[in-house]
Amino acid sequence: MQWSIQDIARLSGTTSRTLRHYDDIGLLPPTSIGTNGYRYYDEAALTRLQRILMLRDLGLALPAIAEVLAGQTDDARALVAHLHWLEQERARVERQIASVTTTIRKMEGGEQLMAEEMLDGFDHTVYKDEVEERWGAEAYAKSDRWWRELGAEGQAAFKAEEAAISGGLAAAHAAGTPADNAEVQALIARHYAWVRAGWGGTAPSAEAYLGLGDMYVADPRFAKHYGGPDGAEYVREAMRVYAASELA
Amino acid sequence: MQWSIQDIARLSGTTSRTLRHYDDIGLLPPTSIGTNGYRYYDEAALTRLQRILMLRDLGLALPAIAEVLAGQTDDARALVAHLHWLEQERARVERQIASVTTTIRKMEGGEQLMAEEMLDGFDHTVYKDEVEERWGAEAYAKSDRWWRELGAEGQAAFKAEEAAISGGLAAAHAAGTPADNAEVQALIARHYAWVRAGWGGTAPSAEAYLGLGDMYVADPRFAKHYGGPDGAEYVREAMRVYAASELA
DNA sequence: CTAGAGGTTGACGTTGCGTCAAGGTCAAGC
DNA sequence: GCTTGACCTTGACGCAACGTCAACCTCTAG
Repeated sequence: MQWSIQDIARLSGTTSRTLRHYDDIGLLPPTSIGTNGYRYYDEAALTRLQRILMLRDLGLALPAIAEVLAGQTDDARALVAHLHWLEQERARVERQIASVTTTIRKMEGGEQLMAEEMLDGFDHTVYKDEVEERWGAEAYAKSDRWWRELGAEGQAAFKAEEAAISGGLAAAHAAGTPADNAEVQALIARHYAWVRAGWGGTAPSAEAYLGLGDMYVADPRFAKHYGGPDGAEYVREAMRVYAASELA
Repeated sequence: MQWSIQDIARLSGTTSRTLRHYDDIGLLPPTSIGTNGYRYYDEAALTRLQRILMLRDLGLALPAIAEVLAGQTDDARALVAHLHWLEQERARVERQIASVTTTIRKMEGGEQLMAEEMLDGFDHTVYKDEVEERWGAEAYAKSDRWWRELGAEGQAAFKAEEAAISGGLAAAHAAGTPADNAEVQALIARHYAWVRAGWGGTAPSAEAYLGLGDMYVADPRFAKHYGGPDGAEYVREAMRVYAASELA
């Protein structure tokens, strides 16, 4: 069985340009090339491509992937090395966050700005009453327990994930990106996963998820967090699209 | 008061290439340009440069810095925006760390490997953390690229050279040869050349080289490699002598 | 036969400079 | 006046991993 470049691009969820690039750098030459110059790939190539994409998604650089595929480097060893690099990256980013935060704090008006734009909306105990009212005291207790067990690092990651999502949504909204845009929906997918994590792993039903969207619009604290009423409505709309297509 | 490009490069701790680049992109045009085409800068330019470098160190992109300096964007607001971006970065890195860790754990032997933390004193990735911590992730990336480009043969030669040097030093230490002995110093000269090669040809300064010696003593992995704490101290002492006489 | 979908090979853009290359300028010593 | 060496200039490539035209050929269905 042979496939054209577009075929495997679709099968593997990448683009033909990427495949051409991989051919150029010798990472994935096509199985055969027609007299017309067309690239054709077989199952073996597809398998190889899938390994490449998996490693790429883990963040490995293409030359490192090439080594692993060539058998020069052991998979596990390459990943452990990569893990070290990632940890260094995290440390670097965290150091920068610390210095930027310090700098902002030292500037007049900076503290104010920071507080307005990001810090509130984040003490999870603020939501205690709403959670209990909507989903019961038991639900809150469970969520609270889960939160404490996360540990400082897990909590930071959880907050950071939310910051990333809402930041991305705010940018999309500002850019006028439609709510059903693929990237926006990818952010919503992350948001859904984030909410589910906050629910202790229980997947929210479409109804519950939509209710959350309504709350974002209705509650000024949430609305503000998503960049005002407009932003919150935008997020709700994106959540609606997601629920309709993914949670039906 | 006017300074040449090299002068302010030194005064501000950057390079003339960077200054030319800032001129090219209009971020920092020189105060005046001589009939010979030379760039000259005054105190105002120096001040502006220092603000640029401060913001750059906080991680802001050059166009963002340009906006701040042009007064188009408020400093605090730009930093808050940058903080958002940094948090997204952290979230991204944390997600990758999570998936890489999971992947390693699912592989046979992976867990083991991770636990061992790569004790083999000769996988060059062992040096990764030290390199990144002391000289930055970029320095490591460069070194890593160089390493891969060496090819299997070059890598073997590199390892062999190190083995020869450390073997020779261990023997000298065991024999009670003083650290300032000529043969020992010849070995250190080879060691220095070896380090420089690992640096992609950049000659380490006396300070950097001495820091490396300290690291050998402080880090048990290195110490072990040089035959325990005593051996590492011996090597450091020999490096000190070398630095004093050759790198002064 | 024609339209439209899909294929090809360039080649530029992205980020912030490092690193040659080829060649002019300037101050100092002979 | 000449040489030397330090310093200056303007290009231009390199890096990571493709996205995005551009210009042009090929295949397939109606």
